[in-house]
Amino acid sequence: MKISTKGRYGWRILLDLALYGETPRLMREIAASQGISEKYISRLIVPLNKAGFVRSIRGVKGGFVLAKSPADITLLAVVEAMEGAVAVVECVVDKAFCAKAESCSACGMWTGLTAEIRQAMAKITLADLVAAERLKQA
Amino acid sequence: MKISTKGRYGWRILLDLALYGETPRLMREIAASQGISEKYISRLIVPLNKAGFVRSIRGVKGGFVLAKSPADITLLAVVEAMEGAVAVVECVVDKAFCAKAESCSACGMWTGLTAEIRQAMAKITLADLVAAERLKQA
DNA sequence: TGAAATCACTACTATTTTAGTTGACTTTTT
DNA sequence: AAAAAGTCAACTAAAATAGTAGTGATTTCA
Repeated sequence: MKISTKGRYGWRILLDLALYGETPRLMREIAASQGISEKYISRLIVPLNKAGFVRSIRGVKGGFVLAKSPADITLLAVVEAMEGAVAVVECVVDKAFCAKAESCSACGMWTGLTAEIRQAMAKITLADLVAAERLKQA
Repeated sequence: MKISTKGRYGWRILLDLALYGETPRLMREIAASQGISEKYISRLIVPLNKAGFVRSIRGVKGGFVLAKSPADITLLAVVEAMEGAVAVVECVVDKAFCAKAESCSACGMWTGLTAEIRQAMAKITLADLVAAERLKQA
């Protein structure tokens, strides 16, 4: 029931970009500011890019910028981009996983719980975290 | 963000006992009915016993019986008995894990989300699952 | 009273997932 | 064309998960 470091790092990378501003931010800078190796950042940022949370700019004055408003980036979307679908059991995602063996009476329960968790995670946006961070610094 | 097989098996073992009735049920029978090896059941049942969900009876006519009413057994309690505390990040459980490095602005968010998930899991009882199972069989 | 039935405990192994590194490659800017 | 920057694939290490094996302890009842 944990969010992996991949998910948490993705979230922190986006926070870093949100706090930084408009100009492209170097991977090297993100790495230094978050205490993660540059190489690892370069791998973590791929799914964030593919999911449309960040935009990469190549070349000498390149780097990364946030591609969406923080208010439109939810924890659910980021975690799912980094780790795959959020679900308490696999069969909620992939019906073939359980449906054939038996008509499982617990399935509805897992589906409902998964929906509640996803909803709670969808309510949390990067803007909330930015606000918390700004408040803390003041 | 998954519940492990240990958690799910624990839940299924309790369902099995709840459906079975009053007389002690053998590990062998639980194992056969749930499709889990007898040896593995014997390990899984230890935390259920320690947490007071089941009571063991040794000797010739022994076995296991449910020690609580299904309505008093929540999914949260069972999963926590099997896997340890439910939390989206470790630092919610063990403050030493993060508190010293930095006054983390995300901490409140993780704590709040964890509380929501735990609450959702605490609402689900074994009685609900028993009802679903009985409905299905009818 | 002792043998059969039954649960209790510890140590070990295999598999899978998570976490992270390395290094070669492509694109863009100046 | 050279320097700066991102892209990608293959590999390794560590940790967590899942499951097995074997021995020990307790209880019942013929």
